Amino acid sequence: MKEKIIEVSIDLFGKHGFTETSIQDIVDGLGVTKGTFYYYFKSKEELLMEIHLRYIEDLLMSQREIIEKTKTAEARLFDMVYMLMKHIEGQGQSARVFFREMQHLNEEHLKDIFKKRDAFRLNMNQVIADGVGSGEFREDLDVNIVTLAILGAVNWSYHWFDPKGALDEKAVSTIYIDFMLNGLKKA
Amino acid sequence: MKEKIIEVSIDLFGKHGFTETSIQDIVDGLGVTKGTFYYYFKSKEELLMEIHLRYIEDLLMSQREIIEKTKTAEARLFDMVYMLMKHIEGQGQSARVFFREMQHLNEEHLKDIFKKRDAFRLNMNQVIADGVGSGEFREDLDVNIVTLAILGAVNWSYHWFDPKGALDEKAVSTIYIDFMLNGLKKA
Amino acid sequence: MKEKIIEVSIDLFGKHGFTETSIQDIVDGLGVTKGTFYYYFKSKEELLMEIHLRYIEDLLMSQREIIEKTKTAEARLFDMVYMLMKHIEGQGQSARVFFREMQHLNEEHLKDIFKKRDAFRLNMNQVIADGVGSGEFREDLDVNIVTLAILGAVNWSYHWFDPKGALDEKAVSTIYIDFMLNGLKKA
Amino acid sequence: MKEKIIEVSIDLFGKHGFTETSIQDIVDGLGVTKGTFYYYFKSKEELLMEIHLRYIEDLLMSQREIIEKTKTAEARLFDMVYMLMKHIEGQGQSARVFFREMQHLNEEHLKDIFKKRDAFRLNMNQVIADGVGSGEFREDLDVNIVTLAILGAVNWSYHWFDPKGALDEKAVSTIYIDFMLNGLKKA
DNA sequence: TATGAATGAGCTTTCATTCAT
DNA sequence: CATGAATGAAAGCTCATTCAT
Repeated sequence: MKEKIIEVSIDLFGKHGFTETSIQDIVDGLGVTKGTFYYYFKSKEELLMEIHLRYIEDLLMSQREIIEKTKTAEARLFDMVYMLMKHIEGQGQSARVFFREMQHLNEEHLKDIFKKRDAFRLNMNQVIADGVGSGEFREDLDVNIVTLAILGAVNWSYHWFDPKGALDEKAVSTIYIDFMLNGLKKA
Repeated sequence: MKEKIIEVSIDLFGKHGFTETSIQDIVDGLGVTKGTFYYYFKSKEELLMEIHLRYIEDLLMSQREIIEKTKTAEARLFDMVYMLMKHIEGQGQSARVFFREMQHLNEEHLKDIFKKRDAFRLNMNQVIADGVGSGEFREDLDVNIVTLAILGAVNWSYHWFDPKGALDEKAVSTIYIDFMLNGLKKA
Repeated sequence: MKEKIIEVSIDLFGKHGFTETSIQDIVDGLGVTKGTFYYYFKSKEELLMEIHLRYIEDLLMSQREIIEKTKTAEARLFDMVYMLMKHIEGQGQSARVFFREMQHLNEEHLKDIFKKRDAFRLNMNQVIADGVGSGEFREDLDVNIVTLAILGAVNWSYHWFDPKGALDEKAVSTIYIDFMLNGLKKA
Repeated sequence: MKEKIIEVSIDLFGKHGFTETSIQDIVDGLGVTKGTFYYYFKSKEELLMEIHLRYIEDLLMSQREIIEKTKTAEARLFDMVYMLMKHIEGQGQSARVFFREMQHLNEEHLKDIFKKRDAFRLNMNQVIADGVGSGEFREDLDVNIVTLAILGAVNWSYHWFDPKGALDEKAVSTIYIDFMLNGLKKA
């Protein structure tokens, strides 16, 4: 039941927004009553936190796996971009909720999510710094800014990426990486 | 008074979110009463639309100016990125509201804003396509995707850019453009 | 201007109801502003009172004229019914407002209107009582109740009478009187 | 609770009018809160509709019973007039609300009520037409107009009928019928 | 586990009215 | 005469939350 509540909520939050979705909407979608909701969650905000936690922890785990499996900075970077796009493709509503509704978490929860989100970014930062160290990547670029640019480009995709569109997440990732590694300019 | 209401609202919407800000909060900040608000705006949503319109139309105008003033694709691209960053630096709360609260517009207004936002993107698209045509840019990259990547990276900045941080908007723009034009990879 | 305000108000009150019509609606219909309204009327209620007064005083005057002009009870009765129907035909919205929105007058005004409305009824009562006295009408019917029945039947017509319908106010009045004088039963 | 809300509302709507009665007034009279009201009714208008439906459906049912029980047109007519008066006597506030506040229903609901109200009228129409057919009633009177006159006279009674007055509903009905069947004129 | 009745605080919005200009 | 900005009180309604059963 808890799983079902989360599932329906992600869908509704993604489609209509956190504030626009009432507890009533959620339980109506499940054929239960509000009491049931409050048996599983202390509050609406707690449910939102659970959704956020699952999303970011899933990302962090996938990131750890990538770092274990691949070795070169380029390979790691590609895998991370691809992994992020796969999340947007396969759990688009979750991504929408994660990126868009974060502001509705309470201060404490927000701090927690920020910490994890920052950890993810710093891991990526490290990958790029390693690439600079190993001679794969240029050393005259600000690593922090570049990391933020890459993450920005990829995360922003939840705004427009359409699983049913002409290009799938693999194709988009490949173009992203090509663009980011080699640049737009003609050699 | 209308200007003052918009000003205060941008600030409050940016800080606490559209839904979290009540009309009461807005008028309290101005020392007037709710009736006054409704003398100037038909609804809260109309106010939000006005904020959105001003932001996107300002961007479109600046974009037109850039296209008139500069000629090479590279120069145009730099100016547009810099211009977007300057907006985020100088009107950070407006950017926050524009990118984050758009969902609270009604269907009709949303369509209008989408049209203008798409126009902005297509103009950028054209700049890059022109660069490809003139031989400045690579022809083996999907122009649409690259445009979206660039816009994603820049727009995302509103999440983290701090006017009081170590790097100002000019410095960030310069790194962005260097990264985007030349790529991360060592030549 | 005052006349124009009253005219427009009767129309709007009749069409949408007193409470549903705002001062704004009234002045919009005239192309002036609210200040103008309050220059001519102390309050919305005062305007309503003026409309009521004009209607009932017009009825009372017409009633007096009938009593002066005609002599037999039957003639007077016919003329009064016909006169009421003519008011409903020619000033339908006024009738609607008078019969339907009376409750929105304040206590004092209501008392005044009640007094005049009662005067009208008592005059009709007297006509019938005179008819009984002169032998024109039956003496075994309660005059008060019969008066109320006649007024009820006629006043109620504002609910359904359509000036563009098959029967005009004269035809309806004639049927009314025939029915009321001679009854429904076959002799 | 729903019943209690309806009961109190009829009383308040009858006494002060639909628009003049706030949800707060209703729930104050019951010692509950506004939330409770909206647990049972989607809107104030829905409550009004429920009141109207109950009234007219009660009338229609009573009318059907009369047609089943009695056979002559005269008996049916008397029973219907008496029944209407009994409703005004016993549920005076309901009658007041039904006849006076109908305009506050929304279009769709209004159409529904109009249909039922018209059905009631047409049934009465039929009774009179039958009386004409059977030779009980005159054939030289417009049946539609006579029906409207009778209904007008009876319905109007809600304006003045006082259960504590000198004449009870039976007495009034008897006078009404005598007047309507035999007319005012001396034979 | 689950229900459903009830709460209470807060929300957006309306509107008659005032008044300086 | 007329305007237009501003008020303030109240309205209908929503909704997260509680709790006895």
